[in-house]
Amino acid sequence: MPELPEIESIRIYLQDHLVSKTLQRIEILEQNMFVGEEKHIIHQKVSEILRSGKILTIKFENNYFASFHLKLSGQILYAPNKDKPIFKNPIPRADTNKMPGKTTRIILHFSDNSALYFNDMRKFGWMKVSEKPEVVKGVDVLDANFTFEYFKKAVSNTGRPIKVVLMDQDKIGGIGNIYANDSLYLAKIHPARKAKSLNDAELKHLYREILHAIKEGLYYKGSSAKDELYVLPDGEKGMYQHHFKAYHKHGTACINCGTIMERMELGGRGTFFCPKCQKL
DNA sequence: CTGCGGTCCTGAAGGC
DNA sequence: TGCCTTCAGGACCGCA
Repeated sequence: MPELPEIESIRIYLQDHLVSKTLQRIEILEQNMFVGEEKHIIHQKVSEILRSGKILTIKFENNYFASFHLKLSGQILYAPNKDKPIFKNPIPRADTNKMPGKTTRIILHFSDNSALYFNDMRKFGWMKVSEKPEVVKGVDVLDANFTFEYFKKAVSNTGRPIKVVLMDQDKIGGIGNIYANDSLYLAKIHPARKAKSLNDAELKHLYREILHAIKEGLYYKGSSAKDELYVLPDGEKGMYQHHFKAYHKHGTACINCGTIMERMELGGRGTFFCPKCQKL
């Protein structure tokens, strides 16, 4: 899933490749995925690429913004020359290394003949044009305001399972299923523990491991596992899938103790843990 | 506040 | 071989 490390990897890539380009026109192939008015950003120059949680935003020089949410299956691809938009590898599910592909929903054409393709197999994602960037309510994990004090306050007053709370974007911005499972594994905390039952030492440990997992994900430029569609804007895959600690590890031996990892459901989502290392 | 189920959508996987 | 059903899953919404 595209989570903080995946979106941040895209942001960094676009910050290096898209800034100062002028948007020429927008081609909307899936009307339901687009909100706002094109006219606010047409002929405007890109000034900066922003991110809030899992939301990616292109800022334009006239202070209008185009925000994107990739949800489950979104991809952002960038072809420096759209006359030969050949990516290094076939793009997952787009079944081609040329764009547009059959999952391309919106295309941003730039005046230097480059193009940005917003692909989304499942059509859950969206693009919004507005005078403010879209932001998550919770504090972003990489924000300076994401302190231990904030984390403790945001998390420890609820009886919901800690894993569900970690993924609550109104509390913490950017954590999805992969990094929630891996941080809890690293912190040796069972995902079903009631959040308010965690003591100070456990909360501190978990806080550290969240930063650890997110930063490791970012170091590997995100996760592009078999069933995931995420790739960088040039079509390159992330490598964090080779470093999963718990996510999708059910049925395999725990890398710490050798016990067979298990799967359960929490909040309707697949949850992966070691029954020995992560005691209830 | 909390949880639960439905909704959006499509390809993969499983059953027969 | 091929049709049909089921499932996953981020965010949101209505309901109990």
